[in-house]
Parts: sequence; C-alpha cells; structure tokens
Amino acid sequence: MSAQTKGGSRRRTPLTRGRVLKTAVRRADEGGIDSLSMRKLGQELGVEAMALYYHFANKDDLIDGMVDLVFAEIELPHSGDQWRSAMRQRAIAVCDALLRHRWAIGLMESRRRPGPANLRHHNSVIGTLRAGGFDIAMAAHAYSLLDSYIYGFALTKLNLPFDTADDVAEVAQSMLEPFPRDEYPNMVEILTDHVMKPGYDYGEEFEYGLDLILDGLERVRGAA
Amino acid sequence: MSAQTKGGSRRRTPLTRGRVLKTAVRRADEGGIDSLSMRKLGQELGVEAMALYYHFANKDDLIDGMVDLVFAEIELPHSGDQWRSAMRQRAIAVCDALLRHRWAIGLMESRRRPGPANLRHHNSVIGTLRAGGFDIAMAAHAYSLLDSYIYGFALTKLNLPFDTADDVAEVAQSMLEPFPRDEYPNMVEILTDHVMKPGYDYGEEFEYGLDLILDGLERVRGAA
DNA sequence: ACCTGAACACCGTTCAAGT
DNA sequence: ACCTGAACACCGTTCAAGT
Repeated sequence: MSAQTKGGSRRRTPLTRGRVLKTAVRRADEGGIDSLSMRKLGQELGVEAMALYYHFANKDDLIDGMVDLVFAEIELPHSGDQWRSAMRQRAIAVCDALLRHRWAIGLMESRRRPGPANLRHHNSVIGTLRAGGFDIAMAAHAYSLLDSYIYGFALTKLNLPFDTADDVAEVAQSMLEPFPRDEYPNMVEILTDHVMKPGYDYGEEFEYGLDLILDGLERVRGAA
Repeated sequence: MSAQTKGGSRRRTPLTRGRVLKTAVRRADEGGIDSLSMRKLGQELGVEAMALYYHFANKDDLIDGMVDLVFAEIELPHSGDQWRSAMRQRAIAVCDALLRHRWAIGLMESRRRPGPANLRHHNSVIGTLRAGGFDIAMAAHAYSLLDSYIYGFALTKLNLPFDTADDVAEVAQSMLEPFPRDEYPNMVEILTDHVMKPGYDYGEEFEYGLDLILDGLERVRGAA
C-alpha cells in the first residue's frame, strides 16, 4: 500500500529538513495553506505524518522554515545601489515572491524565530536606506510605509474574487445583481467604465502607488 | 447536560442570522478565526452545530455576514466632505475596525457576495473621490493605493510578534540571540536605538504614511 | 537514529430523523 | 419550521513501540 512496499527500493532518500521544506512550499503554493496538513505532506514524502515530528518540533517550526525559504528567493539590493532604485526593485521582488507564495503573506512578518534569510533581508534594506541619507526614524517610517503597501497590495490582489479578465465581468455582474439598479451608482460606473474595460489589469496598480510613495519619500529625505 | 435541560426554560430565544452573526464576530474577536468552529459557536448559542446549517448555507455564508457587520461599523464620509479629510478619516476608521476584528483582514476584499454595507462603503468612497476632482482612472489608483496601505498596515501591525512595549525588548533580544554579534548591524542599530526606546509605538507609523500618501494624491489630482 | 501505529481531542458537512 | 444524532472524512499532536 505505501510507496516503500512497492518495487525494489525499500527505503527512499531519508527525510531532511530541506527536502521537507521544499515539498511543503510546493504543496502550499499549489493547494493553499489549508491543503498543507502534516498527513498529506507526509504522504507526498512517502512517510507517515508522525515522521515529520522527528525533524520539526511542530507545524509552526515547519512554517518558520518555509517563510525563510521565501525570503531567500528575494534578491537583495547590492551595497552601493541608489536607495530609490534599490527600494523600487526590492518592492517588486517582494511583491512577486508573495504572489508566487500567497500562503506566506500573513506569515512573513510574524516570526518569533526569524531565519537567516529573513534577518539578512531586513538588515540589507535598512542599510540601504541609512546609506541613502535616511536617519534612523525616517528609515523606520520608510520601511513601515513600503512594507505595509507591498503586503497590502499582495493581500488585496490575491483576495480579489476574480483572477482573470474574463472573470471580472461575470463576478461584477453577480455582485450587483441582488440589489436594485441605481442603488450604487459610483460602483456601477467604475466597474463598467473602468474595471470591465478590455485591458484592465489590477496588477498594474502596484507600480503606480509604489512610485507615488517613492516620490514622497524622496521629498521628506530632501527636507531633512 | 445541555443548557436546555437545566432550569425552567426549555427553549431559549430561537436562532436568527443576526444573533448568530453577532456571537460569531465576538468569538472571532476574542479567540481568533481558528477558534470559530461551527461546534463551538453552536455551543455558545445553546444549540447543536448542525442547527446553524438551517440558517446558513455553510461556513462561508456565515463569514459573508460577519464581514458585512464589520463594514457596517465603519462610518462613511458625508457627501460634501472635502475629499482629503474624508479619506483621512475613513482610512483611520477602516484601520481601527481591522484592528478590532483582526480575523477580517484577509476576508474584507474577497467576498463574491458582498453585503449592503460593503457596497455602500465602496460606493461612498468612490463618490467622494469623484466629487473631489479625481477622474475614474485616478479614483481607481487612489482607492487601490489607500486600501493596500490600510490593509497592509493592519496586517503587519497585528502580525508583529510583540504586542506591548515590554514584549518588544524581549522578543528583539531572542530574535537575534542565535546569531553571531555584528552579523546584522543595521538590524541591531534600529532595534536598540529606535524600536526598544521607551515610548516607541509601531501604531504611530500609520498616520505618517497615510499623510505622505494623501500629499502624493493631492499632487497628482492637481496635475490633472 | 529514524520512523510507525494507535490513540486523543478536535474539524466541516450531510442526511435522515425527531418535535 | 426548526433542530438533533449519528456518521463520514478529515485535522495536529503525543507517546510507546518497532527497526
């Protein structure tokens, strides 16, 4: 019944934290975090769920490791980069990583035991801002603002009840259907004259807002 | 054993959607969304879990109702308000509501069947922007930017691994503990010279970023 | 050292049945 | 009309036991 009893090889490559984590991330990417149960993960690795508890203290320990894998995917600014282009690139890289790993959005900021990639990331971003002329308090402002925007955008985009452009029309239609015409005229207008137009892509909003924020940061940096 | 068999009253006030929703929101506020199981909710209402399925199609239907209750708590701009003060007030009101109902953060934007309070909210915000001189595309930009920031800030604040100022020092300490000194100097600096200072409150970052964004929106509005 | 089996205390949901 | 009991297919985790 299990993978081991079939064929010649009785024992596969043994479990390691790294192999478990890679499989766990793939599973969560594909099926969502709710599909990542210890039992199913074990099954995918050809092992009983309980074997995982030999390598991880508990599910939270597993998630700590998964989050650090996501941080490791994000390219860091090189020292010497201009703060603005570095922050722009990094914002896009973080957003992309979150869109690849939607399950990670609420988890990236909450680690009590951040891994090395996590700490390297924060250290590098703060260093780039400080080198770009931001004092400590302003670097904190900038980091908070940028990360709130990045995480919020990814959260919003992934939670929108439609994925493709085709979906949009259908969903928008059925959202307003139960209500009398003319009850929400501004909603109707923006949906029909903007959102449902061909070529609309919510994803494009990201860089508009990002550049507006970077403009603002440039201004307060100059004023200090 | 059950509440009904004890004392005189055999049947309590019967279930209604409204009463179930109010109880569900309170439970989720207090114990988190994971503590909101159909069984526990039933128990709190003096009823078997299965009774809830008479009033709600499934758990998602329940959550649709809970989300609309949160939207209903958020005061809307009055028509005639200046766009900037209206957007500022509304951003603070949304952020406060999300901090009161942390379980709602990922759910507010994802309803395929938005309730009336949800639609009224969106309709009102878009209307205020349009009346303030934003054309359709710019109103869409502004709304996306503001909501990404608001939801992202609430998400980040609630996910930070510390709540109180006392926590901060302890958590910061233990985060860096497993690593060699001087490995993350910028992290150490900002933690010790800023975050761990008395009077630090991450919550105060919200209005700084909000005003920077509103300044930016004012500028692009003027340019159009 | 590394993994399993059985068990415990949970989930959401369906469905036939009760009042 | 409104609710219950039993059942199904799941969870995370513990612990003693196997190899």
